[in-house]
Amino acid sequence: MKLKRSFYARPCLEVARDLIGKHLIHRRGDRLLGGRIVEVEAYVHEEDQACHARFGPTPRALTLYGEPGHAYVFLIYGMYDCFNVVTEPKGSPAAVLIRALEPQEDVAKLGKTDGPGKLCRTLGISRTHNGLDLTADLIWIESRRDKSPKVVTTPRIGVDYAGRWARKPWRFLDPNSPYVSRRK
DNA sequence: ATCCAGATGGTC
DNA sequence: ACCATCTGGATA
Repeated sequence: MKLKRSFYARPCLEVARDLIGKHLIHRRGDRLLGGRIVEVEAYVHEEDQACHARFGPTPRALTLYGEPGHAYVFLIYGMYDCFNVVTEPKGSPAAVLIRALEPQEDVAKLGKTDGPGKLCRTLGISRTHNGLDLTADLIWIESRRDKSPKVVTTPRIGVDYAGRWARKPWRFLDPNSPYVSRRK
């Protein structure tokens, strides 16, 4: 069942935890590419010194200030895209980065999905999808009748520059999944 | 197994 | 001058 706008409109940390075990789907032509979400990170408000909204509503960060349930996709290190879902009501900049998927069906044949850059590459998600409404029919997240996964938290990856914000336990993952990205 | 340099370009 | 990454090569 496709997640509705009300799911995304809640506090970012709640949405992040609840996204573990959901399924991200991208309709590519006549195929559905996707997988089970096993790792995410929350980026929460302007005061979070790791969040792209820390400089206010700059051109890049504008999507974060928009309606919940839309995609925020940005370029990192000049060669990879990262896919996020915008959370919380309009005007409250917060988003959840999707970091790893357990690939579904034959998606694994297309590439790896154990990292934010890799999963975008494999699913065919790019900056052209920035601002896309995730309650529509191109890219969406759905819940299935799975047993609810165990969820643990750790600090976020690659944000050591953010001082005390780097130590917030805002990375959520399913510790039983072999598809979480490595690193500590 | 860990360490690390290099690729590559948008953003502030 | 960074940077929410990844790969491949060197080392052990």
